[in-house]
Amino acid sequence: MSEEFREFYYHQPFHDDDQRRNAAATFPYSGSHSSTYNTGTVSSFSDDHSSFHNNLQMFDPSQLSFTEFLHGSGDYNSFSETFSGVKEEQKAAVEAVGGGETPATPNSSISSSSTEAAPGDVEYSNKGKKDSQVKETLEHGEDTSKKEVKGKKKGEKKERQPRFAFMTKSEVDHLEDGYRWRKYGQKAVKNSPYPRSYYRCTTQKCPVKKHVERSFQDPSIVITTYEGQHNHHIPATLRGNVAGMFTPSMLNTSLEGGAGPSFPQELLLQMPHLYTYGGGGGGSGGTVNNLYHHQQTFGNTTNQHQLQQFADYGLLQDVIPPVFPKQEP
DNA sequence: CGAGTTTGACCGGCGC
DNA sequence: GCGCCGGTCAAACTCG
Repeated sequence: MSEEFREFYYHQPFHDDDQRRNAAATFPYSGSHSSTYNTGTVSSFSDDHSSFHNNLQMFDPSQLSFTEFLHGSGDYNSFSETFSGVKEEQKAAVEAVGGGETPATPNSSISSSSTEAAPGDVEYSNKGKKDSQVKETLEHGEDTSKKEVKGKKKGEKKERQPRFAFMTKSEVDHLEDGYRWRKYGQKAVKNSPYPRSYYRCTTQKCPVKKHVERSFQDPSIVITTYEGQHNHHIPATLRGNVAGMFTPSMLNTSLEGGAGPSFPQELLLQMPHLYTYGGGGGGSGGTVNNLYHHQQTFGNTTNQHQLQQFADYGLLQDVIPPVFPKQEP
């Protein structure tokens, strides 16, 4: 376990259903990368982060695996840099992102934010469009939707979707999660030799975006940030290639109407999905050992129930107890 | 030929 | 006001 993870925090054992549901959004994540790599776990936070703030505690490397996450619409870049253990002032900046809700205890210096969360309210703008291009579209009377968007956005503050970030140890940058993504940009990341890639869900009208970058402190770690929530199910074509898909419905029996009012569904809809490595047409089973992380991260009875829940759905039937990498003291 | 990627330009927000 | 930076656009390109 590298030094950087000492800055991580995680949930305490659950005390109520909300916490439990949030943890239910925790998901093992397996990508199309080498199965020898362990993928990470994620602890999820609802937008009601005041509650989870109260349940944060100092990361204990002996208990956690290597992945933690942050949820919110705050400055995830700051968070990722902070998580890379870069600068003290940057850490402070991340603390600030949490607003006044951040407990004063030294054990909870990192927090998330969701100050601008507005699920389901997504707009695309043409702010990046060249002036000449905008002019052209105006002259030709086309692209009215974008015009409207632009006009609408004029004077309106752009609203951010809730974000959900997590770190995954993987060789590949873009982890498969069951959805189809189209890359729409790439930018160099400040203080990092690794670029950040921007992806958008290719399903029509789906507002979800994700950003993927690699930790420059530990290049084996990929930081993925989801923004928005899918308004559709996983593409059927992908379902077919994905064995043992870990779907939201497995955690929350009804996507359409069964969700409680207090959230989890929101994040569940954003969840990447566990699957065994299929490798674009014919792979065999693969990494499921991240479930072990799951267990390790939430080593308490409630999460044992979660594991049992997975098992109930047959997700663990192929799980081979992993040889978990010995963590450094 | 359609879908996805690359890449330079551009925009808005923000700090100074 | 200016410069920096994150985020987005879209033409050009690649790939299957």
